[in-house]
Amino acid sequence: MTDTRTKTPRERYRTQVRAEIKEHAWEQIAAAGASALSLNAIAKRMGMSGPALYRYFAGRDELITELVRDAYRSLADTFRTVAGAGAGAGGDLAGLAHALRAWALDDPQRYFLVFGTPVPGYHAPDDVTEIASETMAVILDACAALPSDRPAAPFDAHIEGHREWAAGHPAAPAVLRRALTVWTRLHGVLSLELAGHFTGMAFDPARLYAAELDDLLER
Amino acid sequence: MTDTRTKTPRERYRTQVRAEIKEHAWEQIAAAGASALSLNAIAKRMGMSGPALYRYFAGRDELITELVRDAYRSLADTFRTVAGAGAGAGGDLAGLAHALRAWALDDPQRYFLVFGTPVPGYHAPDDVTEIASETMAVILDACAALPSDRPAAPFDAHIEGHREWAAGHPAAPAVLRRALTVWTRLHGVLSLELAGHFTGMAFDPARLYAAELDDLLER
DNA sequence: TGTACATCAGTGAACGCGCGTTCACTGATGTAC
DNA sequence: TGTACATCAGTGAACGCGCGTTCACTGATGTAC
Repeated sequence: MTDTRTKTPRERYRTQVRAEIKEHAWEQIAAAGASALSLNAIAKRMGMSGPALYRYFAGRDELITELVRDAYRSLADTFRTVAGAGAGAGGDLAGLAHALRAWALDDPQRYFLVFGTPVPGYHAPDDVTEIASETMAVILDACAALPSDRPAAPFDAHIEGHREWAAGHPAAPAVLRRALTVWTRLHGVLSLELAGHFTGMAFDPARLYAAELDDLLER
Repeated sequence: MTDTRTKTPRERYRTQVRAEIKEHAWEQIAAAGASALSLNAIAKRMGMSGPALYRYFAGRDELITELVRDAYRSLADTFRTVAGAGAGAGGDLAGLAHALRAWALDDPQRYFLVFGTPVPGYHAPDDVTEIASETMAVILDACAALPSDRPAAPFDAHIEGHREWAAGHPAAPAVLRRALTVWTRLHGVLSLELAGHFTGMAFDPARLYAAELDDLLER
């Protein structure tokens, strides 16, 4: 990493082409899913020959890793922006939930890349778990700000003993539980909606999502 | 369909080989996911040449269709068996929930084939929605048997106007809502667990699942 | 029971395809004196 | 400012692979008289 602080034109060009490759990769993923990602196909669409991409990525795996990282990063940034706006109390959690849904609908395949069926031969790099815990921290904050008149559940005792994932967040067990259920319940509705499991049923998924959010806010 | 009622030896052999092909297909899916399913690879494992499989399936798509159908069928059968045992009231729903989890853990890729990220180029046949609504009917029955002291939600009015998916089941809106949340909440926990999103966190997913079930039973 | 015929499972060769990846090379862009 | 050199983006050919699928064919199994 010989960093000369000021970017040379070549460096500028490199990062630009890298970004363009990733854009085409996202388009391809949006069209046919992550398992259909092909370096040659991307190169063809960019009007380049296949091997040219190896100047920018060591191989297919590194490209996917980069995309996964970007997806997590994007969600974490979205969350931090919403949390930074600071509506306070229930407003925060509601804002996060709506931001999550908007983020998911904006690019369903990106959502699936992060939260969906694992990509067959691929294993995520370590640092994404760090970014993931960033998003969890934001949810924890929002949950901690809510009035906690929930009745204690048997699960509270268990989660109290396994709170390492909260990364030192000083939250009561009931808050940890609420944060987890926020995650699983919103994901439950979202993933089924994005996978098309509600298409046969005529109701509006947004309203079911809102109903689940209400339930999470009220108790 | 010239049906001679009694099975000829050839018919017997055909159905047996078909079943064996499907078994190998499931093994392959369990190992690398549905998008990696390959007819040639199956043939090789069976000690046959690739084209031989075309005696039994018109092509890759027909095989996948058959597997999807079998998966739905299997879940519907599991549900009906549990419901048939008839524990009554909350016991039914609890039994269904545990059966669902066992069914999912038994073969995660089968669960993903049904409820996970849609297989890229593939579109499910029509009759699976029928089988899917069979499983929903069982859930609806179990929910209808529960005491319904839940407060009305805004969503109830909406779902009342879109109850076609319940296939004529005479359930109150609150029951329809409960059935939907049973589905989405259990799926929320299960899919994240199967995708490995809890592995970093030390808590026991089974307990979170149980906690969600308790919440669904209590109100 | 025995023979002639029809059915059908399975083979091997072949087609065209796209994939990831390597390699030696060309030509343009930037750098040093 | 001008020239010699180094850097590096991109090409085209090639490798080996596995895929789905077709086709003409062989050989075994079942059927009809």
